[in-house]
Amino acid sequence: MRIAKSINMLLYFYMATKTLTRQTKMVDRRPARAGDGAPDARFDVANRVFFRLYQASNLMHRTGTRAVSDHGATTQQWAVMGALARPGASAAGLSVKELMAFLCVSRQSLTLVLGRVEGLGLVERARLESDGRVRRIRLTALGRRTWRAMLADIGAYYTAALTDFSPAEADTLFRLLDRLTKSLGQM
Amino acid sequence: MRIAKSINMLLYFYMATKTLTRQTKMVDRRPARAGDGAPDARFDVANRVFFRLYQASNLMHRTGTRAVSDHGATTQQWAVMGALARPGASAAGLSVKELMAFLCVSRQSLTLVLGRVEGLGLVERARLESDGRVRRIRLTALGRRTWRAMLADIGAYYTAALTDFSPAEADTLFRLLDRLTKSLGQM
DNA sequence: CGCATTATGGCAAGGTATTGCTGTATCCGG
DNA sequence: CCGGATACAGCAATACCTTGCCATAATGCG
Repeated sequence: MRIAKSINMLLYFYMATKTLTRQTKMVDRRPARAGDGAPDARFDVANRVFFRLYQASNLMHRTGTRAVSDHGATTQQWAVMGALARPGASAAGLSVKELMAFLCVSRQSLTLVLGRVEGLGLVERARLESDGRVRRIRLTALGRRTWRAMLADIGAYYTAALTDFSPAEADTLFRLLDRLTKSLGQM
Repeated sequence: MRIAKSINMLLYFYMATKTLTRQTKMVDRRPARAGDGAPDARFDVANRVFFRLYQASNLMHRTGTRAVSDHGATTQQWAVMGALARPGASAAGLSVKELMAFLCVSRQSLTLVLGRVEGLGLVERARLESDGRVRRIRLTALGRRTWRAMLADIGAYYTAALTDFSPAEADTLFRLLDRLTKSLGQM
């Protein structure tokens, strides 16, 4: 059964990848058998979803970092600063653990990014008085100013990236990505 | 005008990030004003789209690499091997330039991954006879066997990740991500 | 034919993702 | 009170993302 499944999968991957070859050229084309519910078609579509996620993420970091490069920031620093700029976070700050959960990154990855933005004077890390293990991360005054200055470039980037999307489409994309994030977060 | 736009944006970012704070807890909640077409609501939704893209990508790499870890592979190696296993690519191989375009990664990033999988004996790199600058990248026999063995784990991963998605939803997600990838690829 | 320009791929440097492990702080039960 | 278990954050190692730059190969024009 497992062997038959693998062979079956391989056969349909053959057909899927043939379609993917065409997708490489960014030709707008419907998948051959969308919505028929057969397990093999599901593999096919899933493969495309995850491959596009990979591609889109690579391009987001490349283009997004360019968009905020005048501020000397990267997309990851943008995400950290955005999280800290929220009104619920700006006064009390956030712990490393809270930021990790919010950004879906590992502690060590976050520690590196925080080290960088702290070095740039954009955030401060202070030991919490009530618990000596915890670090409270907050934007500095420079960080807040930098963040505000970044918002115009961020807005321009969003406009350019989603120029062909209707509001309903952008909302659908958000909602589907939200559900995917939840699902992956539980695996 | 630009200043007014920035202040306007900041005000609505305030409201958006308040919603994002709730989203952190993965509570399923509709955006407050989806679809009304106002520029500030667009910033709001765009912000969520890109943040979810960031989160989903982080989790995909984390969970996906675990899914293929028995084969000693990472998600990026999976993507490279998948590209090379396609029938259009398997005999003649692909050049570095073709792989770069397909995966939406930089040459240097790809060179690193290729170096790794070549070291594992999964791919071979040969100079093309007709053009001495070009490298032809192909799966080895071991690479092909490893790829086939990986497909069962890949299928199981897809099933787990998209278990709550209908075929139509998965297809919609693919199509929207496809359009986003195209858009970002042109920026 | 020769030279300037363009194309291809890889080294170098820097930033960010993961897991494994460790030191310090806190909590809870005996 | 004390010790074992748990929580928090950061160092170490590895893998992958970017841009800048360079050596070699190929092309096109005068």
